[in-house]
Amino acid sequence: MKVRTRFAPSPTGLMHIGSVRTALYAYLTAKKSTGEFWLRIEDTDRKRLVEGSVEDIVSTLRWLGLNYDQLVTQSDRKDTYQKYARQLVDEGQAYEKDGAIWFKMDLGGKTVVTDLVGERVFTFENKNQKDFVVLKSDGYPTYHLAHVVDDHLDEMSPIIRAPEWISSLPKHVQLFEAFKWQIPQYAHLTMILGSDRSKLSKRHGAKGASEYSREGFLPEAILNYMALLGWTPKSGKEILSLDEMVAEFDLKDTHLSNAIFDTVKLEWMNGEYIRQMSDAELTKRLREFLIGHPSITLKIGSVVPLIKERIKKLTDFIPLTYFIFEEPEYDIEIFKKIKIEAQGAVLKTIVGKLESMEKPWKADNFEEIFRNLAKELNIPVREMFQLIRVAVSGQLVTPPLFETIELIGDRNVLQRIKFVITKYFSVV
RNA sequence: GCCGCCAUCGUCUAGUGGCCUAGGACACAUGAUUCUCAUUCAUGAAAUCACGGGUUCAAAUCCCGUUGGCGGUACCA
Repeated sequence: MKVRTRFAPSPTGLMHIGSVRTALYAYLTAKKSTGEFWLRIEDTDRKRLVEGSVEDIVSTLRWLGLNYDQLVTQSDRKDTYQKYARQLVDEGQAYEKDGAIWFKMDLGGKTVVTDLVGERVFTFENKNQKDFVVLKSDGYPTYHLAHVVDDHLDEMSPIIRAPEWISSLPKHVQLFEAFKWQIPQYAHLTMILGSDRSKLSKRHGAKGASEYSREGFLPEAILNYMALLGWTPKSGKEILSLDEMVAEFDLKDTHLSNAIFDTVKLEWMNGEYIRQMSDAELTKRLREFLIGHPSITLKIGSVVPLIKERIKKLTDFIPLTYFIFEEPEYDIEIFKKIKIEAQGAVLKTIVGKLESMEKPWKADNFEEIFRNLAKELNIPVREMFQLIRVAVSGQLVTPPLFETIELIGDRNVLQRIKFVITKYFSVV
């Protein structure tokens, strides 16, 4: 049987981070059996439309690499839904009331549907059902009619969707039967919850998927993390590419219980991807990411190897390295944390050593020189290095000192240390 | 309320009757490496498998009930 799946968001705001998983599972299911993956815009609720939503959904899917084979929009098919609603009325399976068309539910017997997720079986007593609207008085279909008509016409199966649709199953089954259409296979996913176990929302720090992009998360990491929130590959691998997921994915192995979204683990995974990336690739990503940022120059490439193991998100790059590109701010209090007496005099000695070094400076030479100097002055090596670090960067934490000094260059380094001496230690 | 689903370390999970005195990952703690931070490595703490009954020689695994959580109950999706 041909497999074709779709991701069907309604354009009522930014694409939610939780939807990434729904889209991903639909994509994986399709690609695993060399089927098609479509994007369908469910814009039948005209009142809730939010401008720019479609663009956000489209660009987010592109960013993630979840490429769809076809894009359809429900409002384009208004006539089709009306035709089928009409047909139901003509056949006596629906009726008009208050300008809307209502489907007549059969209240006898049960509805039994086997779901692809965990092969569980949903059973509903039809006596609990009631008639429902299929075509609203504004002429647009409700979700139920649109789902049945679209997924039949587009030959979608399986239907991969959020769990809130489970209780609508009797409606959908009876609609398919009313049209004498084959009922597709269904796969109802679980809910993704926030840390307090309520539905994941902005309150939990969960944002639109595109906002994660802006915060310096990598699409690979987002995809990988979301995939594991409800699915464990048979291989047990934790880090896997889209292609590897396609190879291993199976809706059968998808979980039955809700999962809590954990930003901390997402960040760990993002860092994992950053560390595994080649320097060239990371440089390229940072360049794209930092477009427009004032402190960024062509020097990024040489900084990347120094910070690769120190950042978890692309945004971390800026606070960690800004002092390389521009003059740092100094705070006299920081110097007090360094356990060296007469810091001004020591710094002066350091300047002397630096000035006598051959130019251009090479990182390799610094370590030996300053270790010896520390010994001469009877200062712990660690404190010596910290003093230089703070004098050059204004920070207690930086990328490796000597490589950083080399990057900043002799002129700037000497200028900074001299500035610190005159400003804070007044040694003339 | 009614209907439906779910229930293993804080979190993501492995586990489909014996291999489980429950394994891995994140986070956490300690130690090693180290110029800071990070990385890496080692070690540790962390789950009476929600609870109560069954079934069985044997249950985290099967059955029933309870409790809890979540979803649905719209001319929203």
